Amino acid sequence: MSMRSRSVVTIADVARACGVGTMTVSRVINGKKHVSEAMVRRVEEAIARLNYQPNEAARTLKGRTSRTLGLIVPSLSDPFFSQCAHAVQQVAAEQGYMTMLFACEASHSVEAEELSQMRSRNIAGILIVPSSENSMEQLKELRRSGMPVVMMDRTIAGIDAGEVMVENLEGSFRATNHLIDHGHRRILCVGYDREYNSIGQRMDGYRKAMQTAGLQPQYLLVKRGVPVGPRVVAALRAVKPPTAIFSLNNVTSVAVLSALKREKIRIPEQVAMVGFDDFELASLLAVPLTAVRQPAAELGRQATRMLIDSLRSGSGNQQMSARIVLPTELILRQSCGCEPLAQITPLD
Amino acid sequence: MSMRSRSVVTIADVARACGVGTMTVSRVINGKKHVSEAMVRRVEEAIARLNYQPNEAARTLKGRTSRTLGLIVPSLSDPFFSQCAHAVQQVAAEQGYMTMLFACEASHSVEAEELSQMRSRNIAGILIVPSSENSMEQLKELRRSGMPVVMMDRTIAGIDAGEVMVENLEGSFRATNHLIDHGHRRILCVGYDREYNSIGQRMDGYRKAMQTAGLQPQYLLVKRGVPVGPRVVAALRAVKPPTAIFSLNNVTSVAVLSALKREKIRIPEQVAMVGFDDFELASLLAVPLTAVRQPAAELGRQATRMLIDSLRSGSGNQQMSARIVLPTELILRQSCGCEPLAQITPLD
DNA sequence: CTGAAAGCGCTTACAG
DNA sequence: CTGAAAGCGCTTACAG
Repeated sequence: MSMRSRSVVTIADVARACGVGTMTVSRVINGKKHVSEAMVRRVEEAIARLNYQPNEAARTLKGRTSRTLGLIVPSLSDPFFSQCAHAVQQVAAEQGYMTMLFACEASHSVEAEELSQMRSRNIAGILIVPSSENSMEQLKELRRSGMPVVMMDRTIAGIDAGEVMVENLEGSFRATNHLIDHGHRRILCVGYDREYNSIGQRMDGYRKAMQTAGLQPQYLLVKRGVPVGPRVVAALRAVKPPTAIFSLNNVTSVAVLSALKREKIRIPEQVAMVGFDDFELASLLAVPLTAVRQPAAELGRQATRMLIDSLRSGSGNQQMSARIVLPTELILRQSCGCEPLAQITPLD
Repeated sequence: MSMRSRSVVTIADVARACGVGTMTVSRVINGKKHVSEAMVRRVEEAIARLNYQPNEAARTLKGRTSRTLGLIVPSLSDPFFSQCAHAVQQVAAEQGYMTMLFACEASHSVEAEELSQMRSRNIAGILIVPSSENSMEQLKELRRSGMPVVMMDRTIAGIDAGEVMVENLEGSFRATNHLIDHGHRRILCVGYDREYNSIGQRMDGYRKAMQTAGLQPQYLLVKRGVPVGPRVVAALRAVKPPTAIFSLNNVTSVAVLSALKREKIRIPEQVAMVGFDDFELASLLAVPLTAVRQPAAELGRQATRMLIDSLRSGSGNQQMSARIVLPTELILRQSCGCEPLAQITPLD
């Protein structure tokens, strides 16, 4: 690796420059008391002059844990997760923590690899949007060894970790009721998978609303990777077609919207639509989408605070039973059948 | 920090379990030769049984540089950057590197802090979408101390670093020409800032096209943070209003689109539009946006490869003059005035 | 093919 | 208030 001379300045150099022991320099760096004012100034001057930067690896090696948080999200291309990640990073930075961010692509082998990387890098704590039951064992073991963990957006049962969720059931319930209020009786619930409890809760909210109204729930669920668009179109061409669609997440909403556009099926005249998960451009679409807005940034913020709190209280080995559930909000636009000017709420 | 017992298993434990020296275990881990097959098996079995994970901090401390790449982007909420970041992470992971991802929020103080964090964490190399001239000094110093650096999307002069850019000038030239071909003579170039060379190149492409056609360039540039929407609307209400708009990036495009919608100004009838930077929902908008597509993922991929190459060749202390420029593509939709069915190209 | 020793840069008790 | 010594977990020469 050639003769890298990077970060040549060590604590010993600073100590030498001041004619003191390394201990004294260390104390100054770490803001410890028991150092005379004059000495503090002398050392700080030398640190500045030599442009000394403590070597984090060495600190970590002693302290056993670095001031770094690990964050695992399924993907960075989903704006929901990127907003969330963004918030995590901000709060962490404010509190003096760095964030190592990983996208696992919803693959459990990638997720597993990342978790093991985190362990070997002495991460202080983990924030995760869990993607796979398969990583559960690893997460459990991490918890057992005292690593604080907070799950966000969705959770996996049987893991003693902090949880920050969103009111999935309530949001879906309200969204579905809104469609029912518009007079719809055959409402199709469309989504990509039921493997996460967040999605499960959304389905429950939909079902509850339908049953409360004496209506028959109807589902169109496909495996991840299978295009929903064509299936939805087919469903709309059946004998007694649904007159409205409730979509379980933004990826599905976009897919459905694309398919409807391709087939020139008009919204809300031929089929009304409400989606779970709002996004920036929802109000600029051909038909502005009525959607359940989730507080993505707030989710990240709260989760980060929870994790840092448990780090500070040193409760790594204790139970991490904290649980926060954040409210969702139904943003009315036109895809549900509301009047164009009823309420134009751009995201942001 | 209570009695954390994390990662108790060390190389010494494994060595003891096998009745060998730590050196032998180290050799097995690092895939070194000079170890007997039988020994390799014995050690690997012990590693698996004890669930041993090498401590990265200790390795780093010895090797002076960790197998971690630092990535700084202005923001994660801009899909262009998040796609880019995503690609970086994938390529890095394939090559056995982790990525530390930071969003600097286009603030040079944040950027500076992140750069200094990277140094103290023995990052192997840096990938950066530079946000501020102010961090230039720091970047230069990092280079001087042998840290490989690759700038992507935009570059700052005077820094000896690898560069991966996009054909900004060519893309803008083609986009502007397309509007001219539609018969427009008064085309307004709208954007948020000219502080980056990428934006400068786009403006140059626009100007070149205008001048070549014997037309007068017209600019509407506002400082970051100042809303462009109202200004554009005002410009459209002037005496000889522009009949077309060329927007310099996606943030601006969305802002303009919102303003036009709010004012019920029809596209492309009242004003045509082409934007630099394509995005997923561009084809589902009320008026599908004609846009210059940049290869975001490819940008990240190439930059990462360039960085890792220079890491491998140990050329940290040498010149890093590699430079790659990737092509852009004009995606025709309807906002420019093309026929609805001319070419419907959804992103992805 | 295998191992004992030294040291990476820092901090943690322990003395003065 | 200040410092010398030991050690965190690993790898790098150097021997055998």
